[in-house]
Amino acid sequence: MADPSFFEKVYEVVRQIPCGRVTSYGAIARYLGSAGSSRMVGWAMNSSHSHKNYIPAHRVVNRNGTLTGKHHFGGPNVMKQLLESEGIKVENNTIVEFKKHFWDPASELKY
DNA sequence: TGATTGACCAACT
DNA sequence: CAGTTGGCCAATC
Repeated sequence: MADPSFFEKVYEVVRQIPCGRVTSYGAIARYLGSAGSSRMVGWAMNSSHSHKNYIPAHRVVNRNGTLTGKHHFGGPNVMKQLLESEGIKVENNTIVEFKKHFWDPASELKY
């Protein structure tokens, strides 16, 4: 709104992630303007369960494509199931062909 | 109110 | 190659 914090910006970006796509914390953080805020993205996800809107945090992974934070979804295989449910293959807690499913906000949302 | 942590990333040693 | 440090913002102790 008038003064959206990083926190809210992260929510907006994550919410706009297309189905069957994934992005990384660093990509969002850099899109917001600071790579250092990547930790803030994780913080936002941690509080996402407290947020009023639903945040597809399962589409957000680290820069390796590893399902970091899967433990926060309520189960170790919940995140994997969600991603597979969208057509994304996950193996060994890592997204298969992460590059193909990678959705960069700095390239898609940058206007 | 100050210090620490947090689902990370990149660079340096 | 692996471990450490710096960085960013917000929330918790």
